[in-house]
Formats: sequence, C-alpha cells, structure tokens
Amino acid sequence: MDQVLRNPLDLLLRKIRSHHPLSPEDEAAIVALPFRLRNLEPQAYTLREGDLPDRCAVLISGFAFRHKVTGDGSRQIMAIHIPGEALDFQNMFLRESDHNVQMLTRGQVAEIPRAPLEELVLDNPNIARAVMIFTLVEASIFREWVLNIGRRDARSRIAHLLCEFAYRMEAQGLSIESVYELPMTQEQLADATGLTAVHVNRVLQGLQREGLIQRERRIISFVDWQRLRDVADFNPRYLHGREFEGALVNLN
Amino acid sequence: MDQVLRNPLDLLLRKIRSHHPLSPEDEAAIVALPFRLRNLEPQAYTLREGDLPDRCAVLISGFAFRHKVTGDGSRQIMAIHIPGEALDFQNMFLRESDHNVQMLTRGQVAEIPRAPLEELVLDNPNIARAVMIFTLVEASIFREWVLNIGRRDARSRIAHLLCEFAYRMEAQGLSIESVYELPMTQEQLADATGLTAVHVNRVLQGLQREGLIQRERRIISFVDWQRLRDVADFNPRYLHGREFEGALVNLN
DNA sequence: CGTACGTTTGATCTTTCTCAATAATGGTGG
DNA sequence: CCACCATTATTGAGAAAGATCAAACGTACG
Repeated sequence: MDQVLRNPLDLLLRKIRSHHPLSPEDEAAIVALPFRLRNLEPQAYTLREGDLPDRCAVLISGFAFRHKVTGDGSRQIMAIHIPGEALDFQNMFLRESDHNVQMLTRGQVAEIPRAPLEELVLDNPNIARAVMIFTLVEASIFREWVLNIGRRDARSRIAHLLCEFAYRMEAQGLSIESVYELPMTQEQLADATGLTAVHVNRVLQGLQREGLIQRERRIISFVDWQRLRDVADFNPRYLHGREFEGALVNLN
Repeated sequence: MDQVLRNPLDLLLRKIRSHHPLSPEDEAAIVALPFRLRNLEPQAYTLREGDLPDRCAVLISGFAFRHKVTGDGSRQIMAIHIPGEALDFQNMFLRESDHNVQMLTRGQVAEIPRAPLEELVLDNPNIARAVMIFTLVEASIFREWVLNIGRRDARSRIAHLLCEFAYRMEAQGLSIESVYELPMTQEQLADATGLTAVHVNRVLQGLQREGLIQRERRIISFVDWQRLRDVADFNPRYLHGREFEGALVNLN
C-alpha cells in the first residue's frame, strides 16, 4: 500500500543519499521533476549508440545493462544497473550516445525530460554536487572493470562480478539473506567479463564445487562470502559507499 | 616567448573548449584560480589509492597515467593523460582516491586547491556543465577501454591504443605529421592493454611488418592511418570531440 | 664506460576459445 | 494441462591466443 503511493523517484533519492546528503528542499525538488513512466520488456533499449536523446531514464524496477559492440559483432557489457540508478544522465550533457542501454529483465523506467533536469542540477549546487558524485562513482566502477577484465583470471573475474552485484544490491536495500537472483544468462555473464559462455559455465561449476556459491536456476546464493571475496580480490573502496559500512549485515 | 608568458592553465582551457564553449568571463575565472606549479620526475605519484587529497592536479607538460593494482600485484593502466588534462578533478567531490595517478615522463603539474575550484564550479552553471562534460567523456573512454580489453584481440587492442593516443594528441594540438612519441615502455603498454610485455613486443613487430606503423625507439609513426584504424576498429565517437572533425588534418 | 633498464628471441605451457552435440528449461498456444 | 519450440545450460574434444620462463642483446644515462 505504502509502496504504491510512493513516488517512483524515491528510489533515486535513496541512491543519491547513499553517496551525498540531501536537504529536504533538494529532495522535494527532485521528486517534483516531471517524468513519464514506461514499462519495458526484456531486451528493450532505453538508449542506442548514436542516439540524440532528449530525456534521461531512471530505473524504477527490473535490471538493465550498458554495452557496446565491436565492428565484428562481439558484445561487451560494461555495467549492470539495479533499481534506483540513473540509466543515462549523461544525456543531460552529451549530445550523442556512445553506447547502448538495454533492459535485462522486464521493468519500469521513469523518463525525465532533459531540460528541467539540467536546469535543476545546474541551478542547485547541492544537487549538482550529488550528480557529480554519482557520475564519478560510476567512472570509478568502470575503472575497476578495466582492472577486472584486464588483469584477473576467469575465476576471479566472475567472483568479482558477483560480489559487486551483491554489494550494490545490499546498499540499495534490495536483497536479503545472501541470496541473489542474478538476472543474467551465462552468455550475458560472459559478455560482462570478456569470456565465452562455455567458459563461464565451467567456472560457475567450479565455484560451486569449491563450496563458494550455490546455484538453482539463475538464483545464486553465497555460501562463503568471505572466501568468495578473497577469490574475487574484491575491495569495495571503489564503490565509494557511505552508509555502506554499517548497513551490510549479511556481507560481513 | 609567447609560450613562456602564458598562464599554464591555458592548456586546460583549450581542453575544456574542445568539448564546450566558454565565455570570456568563464575563462578569466578559471585562469584566475590559485595554483602551485610542481615539477615531477618520471614515476612520481600525484595521487595514490587511499589518499584523501585536498587539491586537484592539472597536467601542464609531460604525460601521466592512471592505474590500479590487484591483490596479487599485477597492474592495470586505465588511462593515459596528455598535457592540458585534469588528473584528478574527482578529488573535488570524492574523499578517498580509488586508484593511482603517476607520471609517465618528467613533467609539470598545476595543483589547484580543492575549495576554490569546487566553489567556482558549483557557483557557475556554465563551468559546471563544462566539468560535467569532460567527466562524462572520461567515463566514456573507460567504457571503450572495457570493450577494447574485453573483446578485441591483442593486435586490435594495441592498434586501438595507438589510434586513441594519436587522435587525442591531435585534438589538443600537440602533434604533427603523424609521428608520435609514445612515451611508454612495452611493459606499460602491456599493462594498459591487459597483455604481457613479451606479447606486446611481438604484436608491435607484426604491425610494423604489415606496414601499418614504423618504430624508432619509442617514436611511432603511422604509416597507414586508415588501415591501422580499421585494424583497431577505432571509431572516435566515444571521444565526443567537437572541434575534432575539421581539425584533424593528418588523420583523415 | 658500466650498469640498470628495456627490448628481443626462442621454447614450452596454460588458459581460454571454438565447434559441435546433447540436455534441460521456460514460455506459448491449443 | 500438455506438447512444442526457442532459448539456455552442459559436456567433450581439439585448437589457438597469449602467458611464462629464460636468456641474450641494446642503449641511455649517471
């Protein structure tokens, strides 16, 4: 009931707050932004490379991902997005999209017209700072992915992806009990780690055999978080969490 | 003579201008920022993971790079910086550094105290937009690196790195005649592409044998830019250039 | 002018990819 | 509710890109 009456942008507030405090006025201004809700099927694009979009989407429910494709057609996923995250705030400031954003699952998106959003951000230093911060955190995550893909072996890479996903879900208050439905096929997992689906399959089996994870369908449980974290070489510093430390009941 | 008298931050202006127009007042305000020049030796750090810096460095001369190190000690370079680029504007908004920035060559850096810079940016929407834009362009470059390392083979990866470097040098007006002194050892090149130095060496020899590049010491000339670009699968869209199109005499 | 660092070469090994086939799953229309 | 189809997961065998190890060679600079 309460759920239903809330403004869909509340989740965005939660996300922003996790990096930067907002005054009640800031929050009111954000929630007052005009937006249009849109239901999207799996695989639906919210943004395509080359587009010149005039709105910015915030993910309300479901999962999405960013990717690019090489000239010869192989795909690389460079981010997974969970509810509450801004899918393309870069549209506020860059004309042309340099990559694709696509839904991983069915879900809902709030589309905010570019102009009022830009005005709000630029006229309000506190909100500008908040947007800068999560833009910078996103960049930090990309750097960690470069490290992950460039310098870790398949086993660590996949473990790292799992850790990051779990950690961010926790931080957004979206997960319980160390059980995560990772809404990705093994092929998508492969595209996110620079591997092939066949190899991902073998590595996942290996992690399970070692007793680090349990799998049932797409549902992955973390049997031994501490050891998985070691295997992943996962250090959450790059996520620049803030409320994170205390909040992570399940992950420490 | 003229060179000597210019404000070192002029190069920064040029960089910003290449993405976003600045009014004369904006430019004056930027050039009026307090800063301290510092001479740095090769390998000197301007920023270390875990630092809590209170100033932001702009590269005035020489080259620098960003990198992270995994738990078992392998290094991944995630960006090369050329004169005029901001080395750590993220310090303006994030407390703790999540990666290292180190000089590639001897060079000079202008250190701007965090507070006045932050104030200038947040109080001036036009400058805020400019800073947002080049922050977003940097993020776009990280995404392309994820793609490059995750989905291209060694030959394309290295070719891509060369193309990007050349293109950005051109855009900053720092290079002439398709000859680039790439100030990196083969080991650094390896760390930037997720390869080993031995393999980088073999690939560079291959590119030379194919007639795509010429090498003399560290100096690389682009013998066949068009073909190298094809091999690299290089599409400069992700650099979000603006003055780029017309300006690239040598590269088209 | 010698020493540390960077480059080059060769031989061998390993991880991961490729190709191909089979099995399981999930969603759909009848 | 069931049968069917498309997608996803799994398995095996063989190939390949790139890593590793080790040594020799250059060369820049102190």
